[in-house]
This record gives sequence, C-alpha cells and structure tokens, in this order.
Amino acid sequence: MRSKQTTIWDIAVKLNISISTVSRALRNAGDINPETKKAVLKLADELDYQPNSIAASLRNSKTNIIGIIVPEFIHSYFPRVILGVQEEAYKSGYKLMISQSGESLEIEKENIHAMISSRVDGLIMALSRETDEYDHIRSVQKRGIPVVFFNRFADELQGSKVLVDDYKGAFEAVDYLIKTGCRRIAHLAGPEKLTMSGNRINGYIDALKLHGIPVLEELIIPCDFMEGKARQATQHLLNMPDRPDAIFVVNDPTAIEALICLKENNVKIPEEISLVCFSNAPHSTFVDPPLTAVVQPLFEIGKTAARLLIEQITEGKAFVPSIKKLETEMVIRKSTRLVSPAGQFPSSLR
Amino acid sequence: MRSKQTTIWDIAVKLNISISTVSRALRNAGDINPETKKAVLKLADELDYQPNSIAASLRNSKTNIIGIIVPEFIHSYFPRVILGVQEEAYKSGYKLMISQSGESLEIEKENIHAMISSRVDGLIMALSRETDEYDHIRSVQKRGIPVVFFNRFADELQGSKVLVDDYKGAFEAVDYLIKTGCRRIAHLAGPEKLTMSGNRINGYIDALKLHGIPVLEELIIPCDFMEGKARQATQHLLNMPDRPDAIFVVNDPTAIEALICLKENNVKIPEEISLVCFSNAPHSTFVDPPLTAVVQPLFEIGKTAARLLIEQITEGKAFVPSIKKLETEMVIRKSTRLVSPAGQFPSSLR
DNA sequence: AACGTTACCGGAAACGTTGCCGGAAAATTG
DNA sequence: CAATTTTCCGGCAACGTTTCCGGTAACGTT
Repeated sequence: MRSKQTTIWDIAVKLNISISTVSRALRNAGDINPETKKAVLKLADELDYQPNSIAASLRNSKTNIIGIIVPEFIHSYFPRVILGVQEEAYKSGYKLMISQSGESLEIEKENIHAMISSRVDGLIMALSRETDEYDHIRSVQKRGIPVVFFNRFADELQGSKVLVDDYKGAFEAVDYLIKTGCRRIAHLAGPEKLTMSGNRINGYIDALKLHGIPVLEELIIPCDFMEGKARQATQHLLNMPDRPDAIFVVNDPTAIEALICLKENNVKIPEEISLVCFSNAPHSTFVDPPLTAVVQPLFEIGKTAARLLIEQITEGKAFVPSIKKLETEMVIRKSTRLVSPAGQFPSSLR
Repeated sequence: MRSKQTTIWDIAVKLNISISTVSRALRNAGDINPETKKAVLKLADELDYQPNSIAASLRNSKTNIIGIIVPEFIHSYFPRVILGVQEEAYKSGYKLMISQSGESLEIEKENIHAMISSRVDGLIMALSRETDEYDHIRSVQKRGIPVVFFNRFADELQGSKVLVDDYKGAFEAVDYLIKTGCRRIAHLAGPEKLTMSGNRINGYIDALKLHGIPVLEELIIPCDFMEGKARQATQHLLNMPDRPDAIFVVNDPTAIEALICLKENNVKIPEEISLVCFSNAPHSTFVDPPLTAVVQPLFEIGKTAARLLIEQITEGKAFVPSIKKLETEMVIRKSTRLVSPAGQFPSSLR
C-alpha cells in the first residue's frame, strides 16, 4: 500500500483556493496574483510536491518522452550515442525511455509496441541486424510518431536519418592501407541487409579499383555482428594459401575478435597483416597494438538525432525529414604500417 | 498535428457495445461473452489498437515502469547489469526508464525528480561518486517507492542492496599477489564516500597484515573514478624512489589508465610490476597483457536487483529489505606473475 | 406463474492534470 | 458616480482507462 503522494488538490484545499489556480501557479501561466503564486510555490515545496506527469501526459496527449531502441548497449558504441541524445533531450525537457532489441526482430517489435503504448513523442532507433521487414516501424509512423534513424537503417524507410559517410570512410581506410603497401586486402563486412554494410563495401571496392587492385569475392566476408563469427572468418582468411596482408573491419567488436584471432595465430601486426576498423570504441586505443581506425563522432550523432527528432515533434506535419551525413576521421595508430613514399602509387597505375 | 490513435471507445462504437465491455474483452476479465470477446479482439487487431498505458497508469496508480539511475554507461559495467535487470523486468511486464547521473549529484537529484514525476513503481540505482547526502533518495522512499541499490550505495541508506563481496574479493586479489612474490603492493582506491571503496581497502589491508607486510599509507591512493586521476596516481607511484612491485586497482577503467601509464613508462608487466583489478569489463581480456582480475557476476547482479525490487513492489509494506551478497571469482591472466611455491609464505610469517 | 439464478452488459466515477470560459471584484476611465 | 476595463479566480470538461455496481434478459426451478 503506497502512501499517497501530494497532488495539486491537496495544495488547493490547504490554501482554500481552487485546483485551477494551483495549476496556474505551478506552471506560471498568466492570470495569477503574485501573492497566491508565491504561497502555492511555498506550500508545494514544503509538501515536497512532484507533479504527476502521467496525468499531465494524458491530459495533454504529450508525454515528453523520447523512445530509443538500439540493438545492444554493452559495446560502447550505442551508449555513447545515447549520451548525446540525452544531453540534447534533457535540454528541451524530454526524458528517455531506452530499450534494447538484442539484435532480435521479435524483441524489436515488442519494444516498438511498448513504445507506442507508452505514447512516446518520438522514437530514435537503430535497427537490429535481423530486421528485414518494416511494418512495425511504419505502424509507428502511421500514428504520427516521428522516427529518426541512425547507424542502422533501411533505404526504403521514410524518416530523418543521421549517418556517417560510410562510403568515404571505408574508401579512405582502404586507400590508406594501399598507400602503406598492402595489396591483398580482406574485408570483414556487416550484415547484408543494412545499408551501412553496403556503403562500406562499396568504399572498399572503389578504393581497390582506383588503385587497379582486383576485387576478390573471397576476401569479402560478411560477419553479421554475431559473436564468434569474426573469429571464424579471420581464421578462414589465415588458412588461405595466399594470406591477405591487410584486413579492413566493419566495426569495433568485430575488429577485436579479429585481433584476438590474429594474435592467437602469432601473426605480427602490422608487419604481416595490417588491421583497420570502422569504429569509435575507445578500445581501439588500448588494445595491443592500438588500432588504426575510422572514427565516428558518436556524441554528435546522438545530439543531431535528438535535435532532428525534437524539431519534427514540435513542427509536426510541416517538418520534412532530412538526412544528415556526418564526417568521419581517420586516426592512424599502430596496427598499420607507415606510408611508403615509393609504394604510394603502384607504378602499374601511373 | 498527430493523427489520433484508436481507443477502446472507437472499438465500442464500431461494435455497438459499451467501452466497459471492450475493456473487459481486452484484458480478459470475467463476465464476457466469448463471441463478443472474439469480435473485440478481431477489430482491435484490424485497427492496430495499442492500449494507452498512460491512461491505464493513471487509473491504476501503477505504471509498470522501473527506473534505473546509474552514474554512466559508457563503460560496460552498468550496461551489463542493466541487461540483467531488463531480462528480469520484461518477464514480469515491467518497462525500464534509464538515466545517467554522469557522476554528478546535481543531475542525480534531477533524475530522481523525473523518476518521481513519472511515477515509476520502483527504482534501482547506483550512487554517483559525488553523492554524500541522501535526502533526495529518502524522499523517494518516503513516497512508498521501493529502492534497490547495487554496487554504489551508502550504509546509512535503508533498502535492499545487491553487492559483491568486496572485502573478500580484494583480500583474495592481494593475497594472490603476495603469493606470487610481490611485497610492495600499491592500491588505487575508489571514492572515499562509497562503502565499496572502504571494503576493498579493508580487504587489501587485511591481506597485507595476514602476511606480515606493513601497510603504507602512501601506497593507498584514492582515484575518485575521474578520468586522468589514475594515470596521475600511477605516475606518482612510478616516481617513488622505491617503486611498488604490484598494483591492486579498484575497478576497470582505472586499471586501463594505470596500464597505459605503465606502458608509457616502459614498465614490464608483470615482471617489474604486477597488475590486478576488481572488475568485469571484457576489456581485461584483450588488453595487453590480459589482466588478472576479480570478476563480478554483472548480469546476475541486475537480475537479483530486479527480482528484489519487483518482490517489494508487489508485497508492499510487508516486504523487508534484504542484502544479497554475490560471490566474485578470481581470474588469473597474464598481468601477474606465477605463484612461486617457495615464496608463497614468507618465512618471516611462519 | 412466480421466483431465483446465471450470464452479460452499460453507466458512471475515478485517477491528476490543464485550459477554456464565464464571472466577481477591483481598478481605471470619462 | 457610472461605465468600462483589468485582474484574478473557480467551475467544468476532457484525456483513456478500469472497475464497481446495478440492471436486464433468458433460463431453470418449484
């Protein structure tokens, strides 16, 4: 039996005024005597009154809650994005309701339903790796609840999107590898359904093509973000009669797995095989060797997504969804060789 | 302008029955004709009806939301605990509202207010490192909202607590270091306000005492979980004329910093200095060298906390808060030396 | 035929807010 | 001093549910 919380009604009775007056005093809407207002605020403070936002939400048909659905948050990627969302959301008086799909479409759907039931004002999400149908998401949008995607999305879905330049980042990474003299470059790719994976693969391919290096299907291995998959893939690469001399990895957890596998096989990094990942986990900094990586502005992604969403919430139908593409940055660490001035551009090309 | 969502009222009108009947049909409470029930469910499905849980919460004075406040979730510690909470909570039909205090007392207070306003049914929390007064938390409890603490708590606070055996874990770690031949063991400790820090320090001290090793104040340095602090502290240790031969570190992020600092100073681990941390981040596994650590059952901590909380929510006042102490486990990796059979117990002791 | 029982259903209040609207008192104006 | 405006306040409906309570019709029982 929970002890009853104080309501505006309690305050009204104690001060012998009406609840409307109390309400006005509390949210300082006009038409209120400064004296009464002061009295109300004082009493509210004494009684440790906390407004019942449930009631307010019902009345206003607005919850001031932003829902977030991410695949997971045990790797630091999503938490860091959420940090950005939180910063921006709190500034505008929004609270966060976070849930994880655990990379499962089923759970993603459940989460979506929960978000709808909770009547969130808007939704920020990154799809699970399994998500290949979108009716549950369209159902949210049909209700007029704006959705902003980041990182993991599908082209056929409407809505604002915040992404990084996957193509360019991948291109730069592979281009860099080539400039350090690597020629047989493998790519541990992401789930094929995600737009992101394709873009990174394209960047990878085009960089190879630019330098006249043949693109080999067998060197592109999708890893699906499943634990163990990257290790397997890496082992597979090592078992090849003609080992690659570099691996470009789609994301951070995958890269760590690859790294562990390489070390287990006593492969010297970067002497025998160079490693570059598309990432931003701080892990890259303190593994051995520290990983050269294409880093993403995670915090900024979160802030941007939140800003877009809040705009859309306030502007309503008038708002046109937009796509924000943020820049990545290549950070050179120790998992790649130095750029060889001579081998920078193979003679075959120039 | 948001398109109106369908309500039980819409269903009622379409079927020419009353909203009470619709309500009964949907939550299959008794007194309902199977035929009408079927019709209602069918139409609800067709209209893609999602119950408005805001309204239900208001009516029932129960939100089925569990609030979680943690200091941060960019390190994997808290996310993993939250994973456990989520598993257990979802099973019982609870949703999660998560927020971060960012290790700030001010924000922690704000978060608390938001949780109260949202009328969460219960709260699971780990205090920020700054928290040294507890009125905001007592204010939650006074309202009859149960609170369960984990990891970071204060002894003077009432409520269920889920913790690990900090004392024992620390003791074992230091005991192990001694058995590997270390004699001058430093301790990078946690914020002094947290019970946890004290317990770990005591375990450290008692292990030293057991082996007759003098406890030196200068070797115990509180690190406060602030970025950069551990690095400074480690450097300080290295600058001593008489360097320690081992460091026992209070948690994982701190250990990583220490590790980086040691490496920068070209200190050989574990030959010159051994490193042990109280932790569970997977980081420990893939840094170089992999860290010997006292690991905690993070997922289990979350599940236990959720279970305790839900029990208290359902049982109400009858529930007596309890303290669950979970066991830690020492995992030996490469950052410590091997146990020297000879040096296991210094002769001075036996 | 009168009554009790059963099986369903509808009305209405309540949860705590907010905001419109009208009204009374006070202040301002001519 | 009357008329008008301003200032402040209270009543009331509404948000979408749930649930208590009572009512009606059909059926079975003497």
